[in-house]
Amino acid sequence: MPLSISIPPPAKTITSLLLRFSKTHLPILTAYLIQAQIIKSKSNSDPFAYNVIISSFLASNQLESARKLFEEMPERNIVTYTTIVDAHMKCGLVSDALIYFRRNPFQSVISYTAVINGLVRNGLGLRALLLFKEMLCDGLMPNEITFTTIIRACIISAYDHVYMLPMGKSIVGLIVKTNFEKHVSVCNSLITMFSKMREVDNAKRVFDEMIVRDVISWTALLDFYFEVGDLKEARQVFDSMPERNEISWSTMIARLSQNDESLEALRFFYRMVHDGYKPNVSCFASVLSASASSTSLQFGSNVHSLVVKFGMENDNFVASSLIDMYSKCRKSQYGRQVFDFVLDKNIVVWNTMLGGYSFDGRVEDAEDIFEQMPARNIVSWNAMISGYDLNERYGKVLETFDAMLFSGQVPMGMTFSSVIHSCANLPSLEKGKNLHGKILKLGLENEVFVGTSLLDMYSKSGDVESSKKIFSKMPQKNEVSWTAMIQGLADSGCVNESIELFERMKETNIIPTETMFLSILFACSHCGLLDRGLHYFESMKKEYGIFPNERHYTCMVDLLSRAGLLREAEEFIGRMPVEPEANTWAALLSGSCTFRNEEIGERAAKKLLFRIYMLQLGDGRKLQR
DNA sequence: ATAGGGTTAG
Repeated sequence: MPLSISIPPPAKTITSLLLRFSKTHLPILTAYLIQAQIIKSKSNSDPFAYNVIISSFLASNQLESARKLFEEMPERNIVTYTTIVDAHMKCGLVSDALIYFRRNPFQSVISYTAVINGLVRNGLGLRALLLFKEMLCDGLMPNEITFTTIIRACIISAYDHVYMLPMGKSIVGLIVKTNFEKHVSVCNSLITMFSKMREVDNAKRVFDEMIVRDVISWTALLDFYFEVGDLKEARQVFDSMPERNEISWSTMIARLSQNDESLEALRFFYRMVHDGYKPNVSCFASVLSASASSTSLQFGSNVHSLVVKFGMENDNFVASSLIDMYSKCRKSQYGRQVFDFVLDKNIVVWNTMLGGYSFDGRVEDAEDIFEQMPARNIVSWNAMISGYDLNERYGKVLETFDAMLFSGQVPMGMTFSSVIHSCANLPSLEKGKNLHGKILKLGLENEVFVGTSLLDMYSKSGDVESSKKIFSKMPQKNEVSWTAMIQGLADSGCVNESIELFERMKETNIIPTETMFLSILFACSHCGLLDRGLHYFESMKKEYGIFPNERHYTCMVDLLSRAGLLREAEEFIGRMPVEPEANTWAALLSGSCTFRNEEIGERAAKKLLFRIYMLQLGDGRKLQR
């Protein structure tokens, strides 16, 4: 619809025209500009028409034009201020938004709600709560929208501040006092809040007491059951929901994928497509992540063809999920095809390809990507460094780390853990100590991965005392930290301490792993703790359901042989459900020598030689291929 | 009459 203006129309007509245009979503920015000129030339000071133009500018992402008009307009009203505050918040320009907010002489529930919501969206829950308090002090009554917003503020603050939980409670009190507990959207938000706070009874009670429920209430309940880990109930909710939307499906798929129910996630994804829904970007990301963790190339490439069918292969988010999936399936070359196809690659896509090549063992390709990428951030450097570390190129790790420092990029804890790991394997204690100093300077010593790699490095270079010091100072320890310390002690000959530490660990909520049992059995065999070793070996299966592998069996053979129980050791090998490794026979042979049992020794030696011969044959075949 | 703020997933 062309706009011809020969005679300037009256302001009222302009306004209605503008509104009609903005409703039909026509690209009429120029028209708006002409209108703006007309209004100005007529020296119209009514803010209304200006507000409409500002909104139109914002709808087409013209923040600068909106700002200019805001400053130029002769009069501003409360709507003008709220519009401009909200726009800045949506662009992440928090401090600008706050300046406009403070300039606003006429505050209302809406203007406060807008700024509070903006703060929440930008992750500033605490500041949002402070402004909410200010609003109450100004004597303004919150409404249902304010409450949904402020509940979100409590939720996002609860992640960092434990004391936010009572704040949530007092807001619930205010909601009840002001009779807003009957609003559907307020209840929906409350369900989410209680779910994140693990207040199972309250979350359920809010849902049960609702008189009217919408699809959001049901989706919130669905997510609540996933949040508390009740997958069965979650599925029941999904099946009995009176209505579902795209987000209900997304929730189901994302949550199943997170809970390692990859196949179920894929099933729901196909059901969703079959029911006629168009999966959005995050749906594809979840389902591809499920394909990646089940390393099912079949599923992954089926999803890929749906990506193509829905025309989403050019989306950066989807593309990086695809690249990641192919790399996890050890088909980074297919990931590369996806990569090459993306027209406007963002840094995440580049980093995913880099990490994908590293994971797939293609260091040279990773290097090429690293060289070619238009910009590097901390993730890129970390990916390259950990890629070298993963592929045992320890020298390159140190080289790249220096280049990183030279480029001015500040390393993170993650970076150090790769570099320290390389120092431990080179081994380069001098360099490692140097890095330890840097870590202390940057205040990164309290991170789990940093502490673990440091203690591992010290014990590997023979300084187990330093390892022990670091371990005892670590504020948080995970399974890997315990494994490293137990192993470090065992390998350094501090066998009893290693076993003691293992027992201490069992009192915490950490569950012993295969690797830990290996260290413990190794410790027992080297210390001649026959009964203990047998006890641990039995408890592996009985108490923890871990099936011993050939290396565990070797430790047991070693344990028996060192105790002189050669016949038992040989019988033990005969009962092994897995193929004995060369070391298994070597352990028996060594025991036979110690206790001068020629008969068993000869049999062990024959088996050992045969194993070695087979190994060489295997290697030979590998080399020919 | 027409312009401003919100809830469920990642």
